[in-house]
Amino acid sequence: MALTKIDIIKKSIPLFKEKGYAATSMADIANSCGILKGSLYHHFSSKESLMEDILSYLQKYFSDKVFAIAYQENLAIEKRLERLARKSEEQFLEGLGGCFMAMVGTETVLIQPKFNVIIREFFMDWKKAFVHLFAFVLPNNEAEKLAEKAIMLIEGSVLMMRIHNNPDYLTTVQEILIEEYNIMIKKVEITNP
Amino acid sequence: MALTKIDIIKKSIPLFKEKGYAATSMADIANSCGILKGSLYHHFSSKESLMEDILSYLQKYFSDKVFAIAYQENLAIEKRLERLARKSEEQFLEGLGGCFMAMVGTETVLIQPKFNVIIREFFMDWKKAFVHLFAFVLPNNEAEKLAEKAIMLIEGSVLMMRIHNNPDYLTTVQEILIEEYNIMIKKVEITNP
Amino acid sequence: MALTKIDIIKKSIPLFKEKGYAATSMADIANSCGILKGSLYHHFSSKESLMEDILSYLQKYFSDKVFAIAYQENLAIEKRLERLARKSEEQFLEGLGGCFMAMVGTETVLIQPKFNVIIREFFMDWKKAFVHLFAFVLPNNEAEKLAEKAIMLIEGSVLMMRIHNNPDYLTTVQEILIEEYNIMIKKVEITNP
Amino acid sequence: MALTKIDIIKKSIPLFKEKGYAATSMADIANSCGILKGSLYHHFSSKESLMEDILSYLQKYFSDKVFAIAYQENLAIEKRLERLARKSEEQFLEGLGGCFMAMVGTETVLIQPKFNVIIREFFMDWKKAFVHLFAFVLPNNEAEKLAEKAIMLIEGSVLMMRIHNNPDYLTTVQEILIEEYNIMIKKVEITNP
DNA sequence: AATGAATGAGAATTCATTCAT
DNA sequence: AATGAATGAATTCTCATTCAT
Repeated sequence: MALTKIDIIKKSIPLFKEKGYAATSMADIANSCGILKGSLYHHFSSKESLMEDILSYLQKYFSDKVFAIAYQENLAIEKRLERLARKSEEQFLEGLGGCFMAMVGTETVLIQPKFNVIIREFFMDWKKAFVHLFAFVLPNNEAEKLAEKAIMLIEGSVLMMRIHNNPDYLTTVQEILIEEYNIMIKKVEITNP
Repeated sequence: MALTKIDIIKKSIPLFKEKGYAATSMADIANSCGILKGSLYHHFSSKESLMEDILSYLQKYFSDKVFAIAYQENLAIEKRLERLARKSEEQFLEGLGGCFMAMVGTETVLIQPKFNVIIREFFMDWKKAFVHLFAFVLPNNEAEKLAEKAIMLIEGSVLMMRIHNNPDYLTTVQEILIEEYNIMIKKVEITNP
Repeated sequence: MALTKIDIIKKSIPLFKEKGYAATSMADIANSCGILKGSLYHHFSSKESLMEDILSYLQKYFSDKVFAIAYQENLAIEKRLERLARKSEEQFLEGLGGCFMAMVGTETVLIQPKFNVIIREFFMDWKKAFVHLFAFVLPNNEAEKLAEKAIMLIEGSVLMMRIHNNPDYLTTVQEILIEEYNIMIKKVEITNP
Repeated sequence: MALTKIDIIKKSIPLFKEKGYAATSMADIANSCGILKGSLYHHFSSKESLMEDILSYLQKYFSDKVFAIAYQENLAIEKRLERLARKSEEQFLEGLGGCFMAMVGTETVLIQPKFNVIIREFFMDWKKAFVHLFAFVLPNNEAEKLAEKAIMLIEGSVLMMRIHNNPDYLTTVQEILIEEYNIMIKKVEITNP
């Protein structure tokens, strides 16, 4: 029954994702949690601190539950990329669709440097995960470049998905990435049998 | 002395680009124009209508001044892509960096359907311009796919640029696109001399 | 072509009658005259002075064109009351219905003493006209009482007409007044043949 | 200490009665309540909704405390009319004088249909109360006509009272009504002893 | 933990009015 | 006479935040 910090964080995410940081009010959040505006301040000292907690929560979630897949040695590497892709897709497709980190990051870079620290960590983790996988089939510097390119492509596709209200942009991009990765793996297997 | 609609539009763009639609106030804009809050309403009936005018202005600007380059028959096609890339880069690098259409679009899809109409037109024009160029070296369906991929990559790079405060993301992506295009052109020239 | 003071006054009357003094803006008036807000100040120094001119115009109109009927010696007295009633009815029925003087008077008594001077003059003229007619058939003090009662009844009926959106309230009251007057005339004729 | 909805409603009534709906600002009201402008919105979602609540409050007040007198079987019918008249007089004399329902109704018929619903209910209740009393001494259709006439006379007298800043208009009209009613009662008693 | 009333600053918008052209 | 740009104050309303209960 008792409403916890995590409950509020989870209820807030779709709201911020819908309208962005500035346009989402504490009243909106309280409303969606079924409590009063003032009661939110029992859990979070400010809107800013609520957002920091949300970002940290999501950063940890992605790090532990999504990007960690890249390092699961019990899984074949091609399986790892696929699962990682599916897991992130889930998050990016939720609601109208959109990447929370990218959205909040874009809106607040200039005003809330604290947010940006966490957001950059998210992107770094993502890149590292991709680099880890791509390094099996490519020299390190090329793996780095491909990782960045993959992230940019996915983020671009998430944007197009949101603006055109069409999830195909994201799913197509992910499939291409997975396919190309599988081709690279096969090539490597042939040359290093 | 006389402040025109266009003057206000031009002064507003960097403000909205900095903080987004919701967080930029009419007072901010008036301030930056050197007039009073209320005087803005002599030119625009509402914040919403100001943003509509800005989006239309930018849409027209890109259509006439940037994407039009793709159709300039006096230019070699490889030159066209390069110039188009440089021209859009200019816009995306201005200020903190960011694509106005993508930012406003992401923030307001759900709330302001009117904005989205113009924003989608912008992306359609961009795609058409790319398709026109890519069709010289690729079959039509592949040209379409590449055009979308290019836009997504560029938008993704603009996002990374904004979040990491580093223009290299964008410039690198653009160079790669140009380079790859030039390679395709050469291949075509060899097979169709 | 040239827009005169009287033109503006005539165009303003229905606007003020619709929404009252405070809620009718100079922009509304300018708009309905086909000119710009600022141009109104060429004709009237302020909204207040415009209203004063309107009230004076109406006061004079009623005095000269409506209440004057009571003194037209070429007309039978019963004809005079009927015509006076019909003429005022015209004004009270216009648009949604309502007595301009009563409406503006009620709304502004406390704030605009200048208005009230003219409005009271209107009611005095009205009363005098009725007294003049009723004095033919009643002793003076009773004529005075009946005049006031008639005005109150008519104003009350105009209010009910406006609130219930039904002109019958006014027309019925007027008919009763005319009828009762005619009965009084006949009685007097019988006793003073 | 705690300021309730009813407190605010009661404090607002004289303000709106003084200047009307449009000219009375939320700041005026907050001021007179000793709170800040914004705090009003904790109790009422808008000026419109505040007015709706005021109108409902008054409608209920008149229905329960004033018009209900007409149905108090423990009172003689002539006493009922007198008390009803005195009770409504109290309200109409308060402040500068004026009938809240008539004033707000006149000013807002065209703009706020919601208000009008409640205002019409007020007038219907009033009429019913009068009809109930008059039906003791008159056939039903005549009782109806007299009820409407009484209301129009009273409203007209309240208007004259306001404009001439003289309560005699109202008190005189009420006395005449009461007197005429008493005469009717006596006539009926004589014929039906 | 939660309420509900209040704060104070600031949001968008309106309005009567002014004035150079 | 009219325009159109601007003013400055006021208006309705929102918001993050506080705090006694």
